[in-house]
Amino acid sequence: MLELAILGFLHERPLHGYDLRGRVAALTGHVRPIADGTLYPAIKRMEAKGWLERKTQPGSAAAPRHMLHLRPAGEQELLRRLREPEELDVSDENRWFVLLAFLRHLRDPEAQAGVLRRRLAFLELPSSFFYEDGRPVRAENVDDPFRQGLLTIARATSEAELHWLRTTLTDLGG
Amino acid sequence: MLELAILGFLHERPLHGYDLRGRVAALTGHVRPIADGTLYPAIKRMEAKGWLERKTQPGSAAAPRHMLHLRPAGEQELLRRLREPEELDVSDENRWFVLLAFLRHLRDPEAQAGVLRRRLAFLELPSSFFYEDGRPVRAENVDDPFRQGLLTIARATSEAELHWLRTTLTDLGG
DNA sequence: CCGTGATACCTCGGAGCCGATATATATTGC
DNA sequence: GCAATATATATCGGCTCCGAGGTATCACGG
Repeated sequence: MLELAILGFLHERPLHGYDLRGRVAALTGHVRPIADGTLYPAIKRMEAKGWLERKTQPGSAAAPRHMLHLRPAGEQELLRRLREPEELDVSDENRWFVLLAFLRHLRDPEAQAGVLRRRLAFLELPSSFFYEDGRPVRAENVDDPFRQGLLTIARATSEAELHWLRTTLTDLGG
Repeated sequence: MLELAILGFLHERPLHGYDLRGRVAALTGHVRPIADGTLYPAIKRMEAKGWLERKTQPGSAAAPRHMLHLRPAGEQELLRRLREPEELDVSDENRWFVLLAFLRHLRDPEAQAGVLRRRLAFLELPSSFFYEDGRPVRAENVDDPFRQGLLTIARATSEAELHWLRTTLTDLGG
């Protein structure tokens, strides 16, 4: 998730780590900002894979800045991840949101529509039930008010997204 | 997250690992079911902490079942986690959903209301903006349609939950 | 002059989870 | 009779992430 965000931001312009830190936090919005112990190792990892290049700029600020540039292999990786995402999965909304935030980098509208269609397929999948007091209970028949709330919220989310997906797909000519 | 679910389920009745596996998957609904390599180590961990006790039942099924019983320390841990949750954080919806699914185990309505109030406080926090082409842009002024979609979905979710929280708090007499 | 906070980077240990792999029996369908 | 599927448990390596800690410099207010 973090790697996708880094690739996306660096596709727009070279940045240094501390700047990335703020942008990633802003991107994920309310989400807890990523820790330094997450960010800097990620940068190192991605450098080692040849996706990033570091160009040190002395002076300017308090500490020396290591400007990070996206290398061609990094751009390829970004486009690959946007095209063939493993982040469509409903299990982690944040992953999908980060993907969505950078989907425009996939210039081709048809490719973009393809991603949305695959997300749609995931969302249109079943179906929920609970185990209440040991027996499976259909969502409609759930007794507990807190679980009813859970379902209400989940449904509202899913409906909002389905609606958006369908209208956007129409706009894209999909 | 998994630990909370296990504690919650075992608070209802003793279960064996394979059963838990199915229930956790059903609980989180559409979410990718947890891997065996996640579940069984978690059980071991929780046993070691004294929260769980294993009672082997030979015979019945194909393989011998290890029935898991919640020990008093486990119940205390469950109630503690429900009362003083670290899962209110908006960053991981699943954590919050799992908490909600077991909030009824905290019998006291005032304690339940307290949890909802704290969640409310998190949701009512700011405020989102993006970095678009290098500059911070307020959510209202975001240009990219995919990011607009992201905001639409996030807002719908948050509004649905806020509405539910407020009406439920009224019901609870909070 | 000193403390605080922002800027800027880094490392280490540990937690939690995943995928792959292994093992073995019972049931169901062909 | 045999293959697939369900039941049931477990381990291993690897990955991402977090929290805590460490190192500097610079700007600003008291």
